[in-house]
Amino acid sequence: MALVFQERYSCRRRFHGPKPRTFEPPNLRTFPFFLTFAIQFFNIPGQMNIVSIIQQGVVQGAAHLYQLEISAEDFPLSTTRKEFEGDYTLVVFPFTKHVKKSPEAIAQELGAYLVEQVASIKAFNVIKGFLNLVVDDAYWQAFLQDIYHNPQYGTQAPNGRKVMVEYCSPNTNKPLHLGHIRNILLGWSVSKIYEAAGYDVVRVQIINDRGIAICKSMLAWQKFGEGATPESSGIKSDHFVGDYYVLFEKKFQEEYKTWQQSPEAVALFEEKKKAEQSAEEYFKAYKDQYFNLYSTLGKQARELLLAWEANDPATIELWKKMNGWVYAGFDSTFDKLGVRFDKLYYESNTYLLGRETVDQGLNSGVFYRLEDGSVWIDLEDAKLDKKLVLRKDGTSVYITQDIGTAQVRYQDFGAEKMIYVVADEQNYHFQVLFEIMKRLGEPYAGGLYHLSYGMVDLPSGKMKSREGTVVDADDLIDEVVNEAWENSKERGTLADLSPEAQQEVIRKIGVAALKFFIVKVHPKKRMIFDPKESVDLQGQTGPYVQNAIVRCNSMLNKAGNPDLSAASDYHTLETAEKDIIAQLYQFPEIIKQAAEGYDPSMVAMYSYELAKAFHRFWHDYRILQAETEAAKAFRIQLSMAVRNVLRMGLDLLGIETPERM
RNA sequence: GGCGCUGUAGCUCAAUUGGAUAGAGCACCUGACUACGGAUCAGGAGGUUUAAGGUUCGACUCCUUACAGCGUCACCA
Repeated sequence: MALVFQERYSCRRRFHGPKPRTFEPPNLRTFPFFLTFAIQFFNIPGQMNIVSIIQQGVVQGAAHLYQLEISAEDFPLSTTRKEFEGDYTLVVFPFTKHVKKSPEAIAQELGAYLVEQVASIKAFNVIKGFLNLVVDDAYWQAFLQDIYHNPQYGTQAPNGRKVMVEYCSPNTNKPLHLGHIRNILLGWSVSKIYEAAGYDVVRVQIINDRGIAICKSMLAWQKFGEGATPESSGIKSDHFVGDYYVLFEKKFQEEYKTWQQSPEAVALFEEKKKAEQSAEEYFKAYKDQYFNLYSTLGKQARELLLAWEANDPATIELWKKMNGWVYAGFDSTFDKLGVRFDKLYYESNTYLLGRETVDQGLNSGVFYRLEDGSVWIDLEDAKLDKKLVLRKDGTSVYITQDIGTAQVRYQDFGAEKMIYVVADEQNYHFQVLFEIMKRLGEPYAGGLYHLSYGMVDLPSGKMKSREGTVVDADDLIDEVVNEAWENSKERGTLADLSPEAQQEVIRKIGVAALKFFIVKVHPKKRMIFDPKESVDLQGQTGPYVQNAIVRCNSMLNKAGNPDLSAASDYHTLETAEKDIIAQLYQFPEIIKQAAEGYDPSMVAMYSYELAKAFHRFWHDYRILQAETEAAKAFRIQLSMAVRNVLRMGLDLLGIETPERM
């Protein structure tokens, strides 16, 4: 019997290897083109995208001045750094390869050409090989007019393409922990970002509801539970089941300790020990074998597993009952985090999938069979080794199931892209899986992507459940919300609200703090989660961004329903105003890049920067008491646009904003 | 050992995918606001980007070699 009793992965399934691009050449290539198109034609009605205008101008300038045929991809155009004057910067060094002039001279000539030929470019300056272009205020003015009343600004029209996101994917033997929180937040956020990019998104998870782990919890409850239920004990139901899992481990350790004193164990140690090895070390390494060979508890747990596989009614009933408790507990945590799923896949239904595909693959020569009956695939030419896909007894392994599950999902939804949000320990697994799907000729194989994320460490060191330092998801959420309470009480600004309303506000703030802290870090990087710092509501935090929105709200409420027609008479923009509009302008591009790079942290950092610019503006300028009616109307429009974009940005991170705070 | 990831201010993170003087936040100093819209704003200090080579107009970014931390290399999931 091939059963192993470690549980190294508390949640399912990270990346690297060849660069992400090599995984999906067809999609990534067409993607940016589509979005560029969309930005031009859906988002900014009435006028052309300024970047395209400049690019066209440069292409024409190169042709006119130097008889060069170039395209927009041949030269870099970036936003101007804030220490220089200008809005967009053209790096002219690439031109020196074709034009025998100094970079400065080329920049001067191109700059003069652009100012003369392109209406929206007002001025230019040249520093070394950098051509800084100043966009006319009228352009920004008109742009703001177009977007300020549109709460959907930044999102793309539906493109009819479908993407599936798998995230969370827990085991049912214990509650969710900090690692799941990062997984859930990334998965949810990426799914929202893809929706904003125009995709039809299906959210799924695969739940590991079978196997030896859940049998351990079942056995412990049978033997020691005395009929207790989550209701009778008052414990949150997934924690209730998790407690029995822990209890099983405790009883097993006791049993093991006792056994180690037995003559049988002593003899074994004396015979098999390596030089210099202590009894403690030896038995630590021997634990799994003891479980399989000698342990009474181990034997009973395996019997439960066999009974489950044989569809024994009593066992199935117990299994359903305990899993039901776990699901109820998970659901409440998902609610607290504000996430949901369109479909759940259960391993109890999928663990037999994939075998037929392997049979077909044997015929087509993708796989091969050894004399002992086991089936393999040789991926050495892809630097991935040989990998087993069926055991010699014909049963399937982890990856077989994933092969079958991918196929079933494609039948279910027909998504051209499938994103697996899984920790980076499983990079190799997904490389192998995707390579297999490619060789099987699956039509969606190019659209498979592993969104791999790094482990979350605590300041005290690596998070490990064995040492009991694992941070429970529910505890963590409560802690952050409590901290938000303390902050709010000190401030006293919510005192006139009902307790329920206060609680709702505080919950939104606390959850925002937690989410923003985690999601602002690039997924791939291992990160340190400091509970104390996360609940510090200063600095690069969710509440800071929320506060910018709340400020807009209170100001706009006060303004009532003002006549904004004077805004178009406001002609000379303050630098602070123009900077904010230029930032607003970038939003669709940020969404596009975040989707392309599967990276919510870009949206988080963008939102923070915009909020910061707005806070500064707010401090430096009057809005409702502006000098002129035109300035007032214009600034109200600006605030509305900022509020819309910040709301959307936070929404893409799964963060809600209260009306006040 | 093979394959892979990571290494940036005291700490937590950025850097428009090869562009200008490497930027933010926290913490630490200094300042603004009788609180109006106060969970706000401004300034200072803090760096040989782990090290050494290489590629070029230009390197945190690409290549090579070290060093350090981590992951993975199951007929487990």
